[in-house]
Amino acid sequence: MIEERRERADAARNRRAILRATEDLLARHRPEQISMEQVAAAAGVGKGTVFHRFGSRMGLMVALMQERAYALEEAVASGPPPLGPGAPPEERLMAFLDAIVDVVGRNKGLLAALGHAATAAPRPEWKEHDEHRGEGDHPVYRFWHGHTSALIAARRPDLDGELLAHILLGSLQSEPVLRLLERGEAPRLAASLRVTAAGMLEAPA
Amino acid sequence: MIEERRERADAARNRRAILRATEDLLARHRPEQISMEQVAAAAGVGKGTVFHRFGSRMGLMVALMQERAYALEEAVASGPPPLGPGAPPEERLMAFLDAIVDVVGRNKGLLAALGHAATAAPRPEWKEHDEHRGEGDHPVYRFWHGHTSALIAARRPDLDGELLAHILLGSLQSEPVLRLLERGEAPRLAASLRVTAAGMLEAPA
DNA sequence: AACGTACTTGACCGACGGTCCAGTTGTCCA
DNA sequence: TGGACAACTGGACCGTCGGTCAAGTACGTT
Repeated sequence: MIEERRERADAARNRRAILRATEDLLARHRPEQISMEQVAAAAGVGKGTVFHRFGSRMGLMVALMQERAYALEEAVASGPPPLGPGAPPEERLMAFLDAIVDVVGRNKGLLAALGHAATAAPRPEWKEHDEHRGEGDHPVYRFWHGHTSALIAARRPDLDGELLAHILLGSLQSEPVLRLLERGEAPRLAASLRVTAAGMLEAPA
Repeated sequence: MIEERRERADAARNRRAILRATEDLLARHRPEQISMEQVAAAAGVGKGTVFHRFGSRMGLMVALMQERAYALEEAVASGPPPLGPGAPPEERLMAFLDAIVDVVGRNKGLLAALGHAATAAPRPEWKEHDEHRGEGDHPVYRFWHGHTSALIAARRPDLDGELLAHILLGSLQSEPVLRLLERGEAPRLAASLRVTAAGMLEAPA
């Protein structure tokens, strides 16, 4: 029924070029001063192409983030323990937090860009086409949150796992923490996150 | 020595009008679609006046936030326990977190606006005049973080109080949590924050 | 009343995110 | 091989926004 037409070769090439260029710029400049025109220029394509492929600034950032987080998603779903299935929940949670800190640490710029891309609604007559309303809505965050809250609930079904997961993950979006990461303090962050998570799981109510 | 010239009457009146207008708009619209021109119009002044008084969008938001958080600052510094001095650290921390959730809950829009105002560097030839580089830098956050981390350190000097405080407070800046607050779930958030904080303080390492 | 200065104003500027459509190019089928 | 169609492309263009500035206004002081 649903004809999934293959992507044209030039389109695929351009998409990769755009993604690469964005990566590059993100690595070299502050995210809020990277314009879509710059991205297009760096990728060697027209601005229209960028928007045709990714819809908006937010779309581009989300696509990039998704690419970056793919390996982790795989490892969690079907890799070896303790990240993958098989280990007890608390060990999986600790391993997962470590892994997330790693991903975030290697992509702080992108994370910041994600958060900064909430500039929507260019046309006032829009209604609900929000699509990407905020940094907490993209698929990557969804997966991270789902997994985290499931692991918490597995150990402590009496607690509000959903909210605790938001608290745990929310810290990774905060400016001061991002700045720490930029200074190479990832291990310090991972340690404190472990302490926090352990406190959640072990507290005897 | 330092002649503190009093603010002119019309200037003071205008500043209050601008602050009030911003409050108003913030209560009625999504923060990212409030422009400085709108603020000026709603306050009944010219756009130039707004910038003359507050320097930038960020400056305006910070000023407003400072006003809102002033009462809490007072209560902590010299109010009655458990918020003020006198109670044991863990009780003070719990009370403080409750109070912050309350303030944030009544100012979610402002918080979001704070986070969204990171659009800086209009002049490329700037160097370090950043002034307000991010949401984590304004005096209100500084105070919140300082107090929180001091209370943590008082109870658990062996832990990384600074970072744990960032984790605790960072959750209040995350989109999903802000959205929860918007749905009136402040008590739920307060409860989970208490659980998290308790876990930090009581974990026997 | 007169004066200096702080304050006010809105036209103006450069930049940005996003749109549009005329022109191009890959792909598929005969 | 060729032709036709849809998908893709580029960049001029649009509306808006944050912020600036120079000229005018009015407060407070003496």
